[in-house]
Amino acid sequence: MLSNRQLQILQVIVDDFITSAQPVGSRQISKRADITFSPATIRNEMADLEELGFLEKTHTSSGRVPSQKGYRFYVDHLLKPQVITAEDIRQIQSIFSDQMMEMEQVIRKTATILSELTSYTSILLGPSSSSHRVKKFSLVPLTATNAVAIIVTDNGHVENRLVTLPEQLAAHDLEKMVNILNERLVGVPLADVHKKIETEVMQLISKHVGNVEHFIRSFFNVTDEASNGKLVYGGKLNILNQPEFHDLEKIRSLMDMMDETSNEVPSIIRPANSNIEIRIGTENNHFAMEDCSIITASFMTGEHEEGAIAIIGPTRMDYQRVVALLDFMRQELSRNYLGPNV
Amino acid sequence: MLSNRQLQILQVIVDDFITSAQPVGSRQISKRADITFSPATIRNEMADLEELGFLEKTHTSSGRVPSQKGYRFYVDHLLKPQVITAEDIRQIQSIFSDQMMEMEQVIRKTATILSELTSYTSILLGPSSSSHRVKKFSLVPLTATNAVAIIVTDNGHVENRLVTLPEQLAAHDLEKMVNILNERLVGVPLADVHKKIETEVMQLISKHVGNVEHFIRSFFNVTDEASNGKLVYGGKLNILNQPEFHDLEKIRSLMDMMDETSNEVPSIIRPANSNIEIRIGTENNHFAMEDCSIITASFMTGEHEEGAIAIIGPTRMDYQRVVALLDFMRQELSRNYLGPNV
DNA sequence: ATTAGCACTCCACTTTAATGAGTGCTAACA
DNA sequence: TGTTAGCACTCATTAAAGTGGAGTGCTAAT
Repeated sequence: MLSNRQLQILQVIVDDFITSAQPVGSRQISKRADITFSPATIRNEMADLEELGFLEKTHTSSGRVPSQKGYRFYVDHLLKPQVITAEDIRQIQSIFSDQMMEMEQVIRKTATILSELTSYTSILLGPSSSSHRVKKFSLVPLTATNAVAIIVTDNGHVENRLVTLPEQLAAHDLEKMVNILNERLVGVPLADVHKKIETEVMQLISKHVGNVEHFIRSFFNVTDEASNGKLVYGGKLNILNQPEFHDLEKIRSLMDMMDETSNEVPSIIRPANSNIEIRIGTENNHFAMEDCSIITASFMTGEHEEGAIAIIGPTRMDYQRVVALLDFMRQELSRNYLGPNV
Repeated sequence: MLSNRQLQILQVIVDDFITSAQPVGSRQISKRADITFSPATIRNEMADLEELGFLEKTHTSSGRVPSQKGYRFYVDHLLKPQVITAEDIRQIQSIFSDQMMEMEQVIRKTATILSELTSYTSILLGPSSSSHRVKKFSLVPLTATNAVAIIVTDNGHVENRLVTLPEQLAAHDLEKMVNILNERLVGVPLADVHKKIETEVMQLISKHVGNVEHFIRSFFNVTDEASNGKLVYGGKLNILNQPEFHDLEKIRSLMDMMDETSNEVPSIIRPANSNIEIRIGTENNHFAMEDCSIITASFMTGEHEEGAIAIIGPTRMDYQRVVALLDFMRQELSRNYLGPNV
C-alpha cells in the first residue's frame, strides 16, 4: 500500500513528465508550492517507488520517469475527472450545428476536431452498416454484359458493385430476377444478405432464370465490405510533434499501421466493453504502439449500432484531458445521432 | 556548347550520384573502365561544368553533385531509353490479368505495383466521371423527410447523396418528380447536370410539384464532387527510405501535401500535355517538393477520359527507369482500358 | 522520521586532434 | 597545346578528452 506522500509524489511526477517530457528530479519537485518536504525525503520516497516498479530512471543519475506500471496506477487511481473548457464544448458542438449531417461528414469533422483539441491522432470508426436492413435493391444495366448492382439500406447507406451479367439474358428475365431479389432481400439486415442469397434466393432465381452462378458470385461480396464502418483519421501527422517520436523507424511503423491498406485497425480501436478504455504501451499488443497509449470510447447511433473513437498518443499522454474530451464527445455523438434522421 | 568529354563526365556524375547519393569525386570517376583520362583532367572539366551551372559542391572540398540545371540537362539530353525487364512487364501485366477489373481496383493495384517497382511514391488519378452520361436517376425514400438520391453513369460510376425531402410531398408527386428527372437527365454528361437542373428541370418540376427549392439545392452538389477522378497513393512511406529525407520537416510537409484533405494534388500531378513530363525541384512550384522530382504521364480510358500517373521521388531519382516504367504503364492502361467494358 | 551535506555518476556539450577524401593550382610533359 | 603529376589546402567526420550541471545514494546530524 502506498502512503499518501508516495501517492502525491507519484502524481506530481507523472503530471510533470506529461507536460515536460523531461525526467523529473527531487529538487524540481520540492520547489512546488504543494510540496512541504525536502529533496532528500523525496529521493527516499522515489527510491521506494522505483523499487515497487512505478518509476524508472533513464540512467543512473537521471531524474525519474513513470514506468508503464506507473502510468497504469496513475490512470487507475490518480486520474481526477477534469472539466473541459467552454471553448472545447463550443468546438465539439459545432460539429452538430449543421442540420444536414451525413454520417460520414460527422465522422470526419469529429476526427478533425478531436485531433485539434488534443494534438494527438484521432481515429473514428463509424458504425457498421451490417445491422441495417436492405431498403431497395436495383440493377442498372450498362452494356449487354455489365450492370451496376445497388443496395440501399434503411440508414441511407449505398453499396454498389459492377457485376457481369450472364451472357444471354433477356430483358424480362433480368426484370424478374430484380423483382425476386427485392422481394426476398428488402428488410434483411446487410449482414445476413450473403446467407440469404445462398440458401434461398439463389435456387429461386435459377428456377426462373438459368445460368446465374457467376453473376451471383460476383455479387456476393457486396455485403462483406460494409461489415466494418467507415474508418477516418484525424491529425495523422500530429505524432511527429511528440519529442519521443523523432525516430524514423517508430514513425514508419505507426504510419504503416494507419495506412488504409491494413485492416487491423478496427479491431485495435474497438473498446472491449462500451466504456472508456485506456491501453498503455505494451498493453496494446502491437509492436508499433509500444511507446503509445490508446484511449478508446464507443458511441451509439442506434440500438445495435456502435461506433468507436480512439485517440493515439505517446504513453506520456494527457490522460485527464483526453478522457474528459472523449467522454463528452461520445455523449454528444450518441445524443445527436438518433437513428435514421441521419 | 559542351564537349563530348564534358557530356560524358556529366552523365557519369549524375548516374553515379543517383545510385550512391554521395558527392562524386574526380578519382572515383577516373577509375571507371570507360574513362581514359586522369583525375586532374576530370577536375578541370568539373570546374568548367560547375562554372556553367550544371554541378555543385556541398562544401569547398567535396565531390560534385548535380545541380537542378544539371538534372534538367541530363533529363533533356542524356537520358537513354531504357528497356524494362521481363519481370517488370510481368508485374505490370498482372494488374490486368483479372477479368473483372473495376476502375478503382485497377487504379489501386497500379499504384501499389508502381511504388514497388520504383521504390518511390506513386500517385494515380483516375479519369473523371464528369464526361460520362447519366444512365439512371433514382430516389429511395427512407423516412417521411429523408431519401437517398442516386445517379448512375454509363461507366458504372455511382454517386449518392442523402437529401431532405420537402415536407408534405405526396407519393405520386415524388414519383412524378423522379420521372421528370429521369427524362431530362438521362444522357446528360455529369458535368452538365448542375446547369441542366438549374435552367430547365427546376421550373419544370415546380410546375408539377410545389416547394422543391430546398430539395433541389441539397441535390446540387452531387455533380460537383465527381469532377476529379479517384485519387490513390502507393508507397506513401517509401520517401522515408531516401537518405535525403531524414529531416522531419521535409517529411511532414510532403505527407501533409498527400493528406487526403488537401485537394491541390490533382492539379499538381496532371501533366500539361499528354506526354510524359518531368518536373525537377523548384520547377514544381511547391514548397514541399523543392527536393523532389515528379514524373507524370497520362493515360486514356476513353475518347475524352484522361487519367494521370505520377511518381514522386527525390531529385536524385532514377529517371531512366521511371520514365520507361511509366511509359509502358500508360500504354498498358490505355490499351486494356477500352471504354465501358470497365 | 526528516534533512543537510557530500561524494559520486552520467549525460550533454565543447574542444582538440587525427584522418581522409577531395579540390585548385602550378609546373612539367608529350 | 592539351594532359597530367605533384602538392598545399579545405573541410567533413570521427574519436578522444575535458567540463559543467543535474541528479542520486548514503550517512550523519537534527
